[in-house]
Amino acid sequence: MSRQKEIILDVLRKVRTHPTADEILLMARRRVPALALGTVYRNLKLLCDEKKVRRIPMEDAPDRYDGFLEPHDHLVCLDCGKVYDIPSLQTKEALEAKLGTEVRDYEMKVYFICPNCRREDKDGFGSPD
Amino acid sequence: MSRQKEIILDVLRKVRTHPTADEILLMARRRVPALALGTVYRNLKLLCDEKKVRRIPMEDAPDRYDGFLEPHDHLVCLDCGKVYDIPSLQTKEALEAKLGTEVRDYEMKVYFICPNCRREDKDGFGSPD
DNA sequence: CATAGAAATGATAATCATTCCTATTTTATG
DNA sequence: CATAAAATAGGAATGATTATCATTTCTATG
Repeated sequence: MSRQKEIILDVLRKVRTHPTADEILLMARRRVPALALGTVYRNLKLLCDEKKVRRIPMEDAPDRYDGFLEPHDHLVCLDCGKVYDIPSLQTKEALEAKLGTEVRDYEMKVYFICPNCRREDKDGFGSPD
Repeated sequence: MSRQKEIILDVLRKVRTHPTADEILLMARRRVPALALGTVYRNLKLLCDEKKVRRIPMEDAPDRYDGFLEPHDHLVCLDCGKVYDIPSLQTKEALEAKLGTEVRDYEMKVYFICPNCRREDKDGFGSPD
């Protein structure tokens, strides 16, 4: 494993959020200042293939990455885009039983307005960026 | 509703697949030859806002659109990309109960290898494009 | 019917996340 | 140390989707 790949994985494991490739770049550059965005993307893809990292594809925003591997789903705020972990609502086995086919993978995303954004909506002010 | 918007909706309602914007363009052009791709995208967005059409965001391919509105989830072949309808595995109400929050929307996608592609994999040949 | 204002269109340019390319650097190995 | 293989940095390319804008099409009204 190259130095940059190790650092990218380490960054993802230490953080409790679900950062984008750009955010990972910024964090990792504290340790490898010359790190390139392409390298981040390449290694994230490798790490996903090795099942050491999970990609969270976003519908209208850059994808997020997740270093937490226990099965879980995601709750996404439609307002601020923040991603929360929630316990898995299905198992692969249950899906296979219900569908009668082998299942390779599945993806569940629930959308809501997070408490912060709900509060802001009430008084009519958003947060300043 | 403009002529092109009506035709786009009609195309989506008549078809049993889950076409991309490009495919919708081709089908709709049989009736409006000068139709522009931008117009297709603009109207698809409007139709989604009006809840007359559902967008199926795809992870590594152009998004699909669905004119079938009964709640259902999607089963996607990792090989050929074909999208199948499956009965909903959750209800919004069940999710809200489980999560203890208001839920705006949710998205469930299950990945598998469809029977066709499984067969092709066996003999080691894919279909000729 | 004429027509003014509004809304939608077609064509094309712009955006932006992600991937690709390549010359260079790093790493592993005998 | 020499060398081949692998990975990198940096920048260009890709491709789906949006934005822009001049022109066309509706629509309502007198």
